Amino acid sequence: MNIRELARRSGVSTATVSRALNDRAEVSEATRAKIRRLASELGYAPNEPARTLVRRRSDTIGLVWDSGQEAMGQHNPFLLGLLSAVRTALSDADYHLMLLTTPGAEDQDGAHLQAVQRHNLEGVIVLTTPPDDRCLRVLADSTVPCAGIDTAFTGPRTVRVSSDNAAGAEAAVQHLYELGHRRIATVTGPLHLPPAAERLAGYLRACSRLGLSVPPEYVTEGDFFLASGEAAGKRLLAAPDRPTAIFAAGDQMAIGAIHAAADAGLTVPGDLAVVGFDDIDAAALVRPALSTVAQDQRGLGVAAVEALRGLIDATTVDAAQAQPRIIPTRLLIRGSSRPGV
Amino acid sequence: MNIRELARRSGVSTATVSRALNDRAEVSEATRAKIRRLASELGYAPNEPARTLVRRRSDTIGLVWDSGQEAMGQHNPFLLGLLSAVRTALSDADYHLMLLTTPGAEDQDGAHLQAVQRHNLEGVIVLTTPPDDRCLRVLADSTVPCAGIDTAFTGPRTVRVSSDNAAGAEAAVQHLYELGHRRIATVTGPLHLPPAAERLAGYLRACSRLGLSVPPEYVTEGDFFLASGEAAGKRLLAAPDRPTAIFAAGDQMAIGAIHAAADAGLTVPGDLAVVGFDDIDAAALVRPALSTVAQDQRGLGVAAVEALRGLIDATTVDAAQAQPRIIPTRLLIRGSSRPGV
DNA sequence: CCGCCGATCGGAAACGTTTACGGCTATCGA
DNA sequence: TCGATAGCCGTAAACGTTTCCGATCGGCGG
Repeated sequence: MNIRELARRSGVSTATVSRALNDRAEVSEATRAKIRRLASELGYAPNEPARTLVRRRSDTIGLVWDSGQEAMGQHNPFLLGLLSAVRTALSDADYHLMLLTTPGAEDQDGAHLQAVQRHNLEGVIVLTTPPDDRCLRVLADSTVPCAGIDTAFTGPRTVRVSSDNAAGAEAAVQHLYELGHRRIATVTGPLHLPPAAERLAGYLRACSRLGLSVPPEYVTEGDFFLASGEAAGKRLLAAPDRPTAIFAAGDQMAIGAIHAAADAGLTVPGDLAVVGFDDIDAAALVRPALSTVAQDQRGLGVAAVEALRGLIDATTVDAAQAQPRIIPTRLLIRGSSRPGV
Repeated sequence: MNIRELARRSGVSTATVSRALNDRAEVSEATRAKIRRLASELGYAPNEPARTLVRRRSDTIGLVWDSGQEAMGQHNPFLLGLLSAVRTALSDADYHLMLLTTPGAEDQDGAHLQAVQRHNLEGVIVLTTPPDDRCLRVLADSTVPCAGIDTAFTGPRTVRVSSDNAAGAEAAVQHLYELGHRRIATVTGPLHLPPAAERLAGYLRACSRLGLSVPPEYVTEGDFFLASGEAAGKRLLAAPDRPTAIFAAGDQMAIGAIHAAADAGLTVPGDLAVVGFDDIDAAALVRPALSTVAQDQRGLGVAAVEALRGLIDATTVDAAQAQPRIIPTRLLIRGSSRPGV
């Protein structure tokens, strides 16, 4: 069942059918209705490849996410949430979604760019991918519109969407301060990653604003994984002026710190309050439940799609679109910081 | 840069270029090499929509996953792992991947089938979607090849890929038996879901094989979430002949049972051993770390792709392909069952 | 020397859609 | 009454590939 067959049965030409189905004005309401009815009766579905071919646009955008961490068996915890958010936001905007696969080492670096050309993709959304991905560099350097969530790469038509990491960290410290804590330490992520650096900056800003002293040993660089948080916690809790609270830049590290406290015979949140970042699934499952700074996955997804549409529609590179979109976070207070919860 | 331009620069016809790039035999090695070189020099990438149009096949398969649980803020824990596995398995088989979006309620039920026709998709992989999805029923009833992972739906060209839930459960009980436990209870998932029913069957089979008695109160139906496991644990541990071990059909419920033990003043695994199912991220983060039956995500993905290819290539519906592919599981022994780990 | 054959290539017709262009009818103002 | 105009529609040319038919050209056996 193609458009010619449908045209024949409707008693009109293919041009009219096309116009009717695409809501063009030059068709009378009567014939439009008849064509519509016949189309759904016959189960006609327009052939997208053919449309793409002649229209030179596919209404499709590509999606890339990190595969580096997967190789280590470690998934970024909220990737799935982002994925869902992006998916629904894109389908709300009437876009189709194609998954791009990061090639193996033997393949060439231009794989993503090639895929964009081959499929006439109109843009790409990149999820939490390390900025040193060479395959991604090629893409970002091209004129393909790109929106990166929780990742930092720059290029001629690129926009970054990210949580307000600094404000989130600041809110966490503020929360601990209001609970009476004055000795607040932090465990950061790898500081070459922008989110980790921003969370540290927020922590430092809050401390300075609140007049808290930050001895150098209160800042430990971790790697976002459990063990680094546990090690940092162990060291911090063994020190003479041990902190009464720890802000960890990732939930896994926060849970590690709680383990360290338990090993040291300390209770949480009584002897040590802990706040994490990200609100991974496990945060609600551990005991005590982990207070944490939750990212607005849906908001991130919607903003990314919106920003990408801006890039696509913009004929000239507007300076206003080049600057990053910052999405607010939300502090979830649970048992690891507030007693009796 | 299209094939005509490339042909002009190579001094051959478009037909020859097409043959060269598609590894057809009727081209001399010399011209093939020249065309190849020129193509990569000029950055030529064939236009997939045009190829799809004329070849009547897109080398693309669709991917559907459940959106029901997401609405509740609950993600299926290993969906992401499956996604990655399917993605790499498909790209290894030189397929492209398109994400299908489950439509909102106002949309029609044929959305998935329509998407398949529109994009010329050659098959669909369905991930952990409830079998009562109407949109999916339409798809399964059509002649579109479908492979469902961890879900059960039947249709004319459908194959199911699933973990060996029964054997996994059996191994868990066996493990507990070997540790000396004789009173082993279980918390199941919703029994109308095949995986939950199969895990219960495996539990029952192991108990009967090992000569363990299963009083009716030892079997509790949960909902895979934390609270149901905690409630079941609380009830079981308050009973006079309380079990010394619990096999939970899901990790969240297993963690809930551990919480119940802690509330009852019991130690894990000393007073109560617990084994879960799925190996979600949190299983390695809680304390004690959760023993669990891990699913082979990569294996599931590879098997699904393989089965789907079989369905696609098969001209006639082969009976051998209709029966489900069962992927073995792996028992991970951690601190919640074995002391001193 | 002739016909045949294999290897290699080109011409041109599809594939299903959109859209520029033009044609027809009816209405309307002058 | 006539030209202009608006509304509606059809014809046909693209879009970039693949592939069916031939065509050409050596080589080779008879």
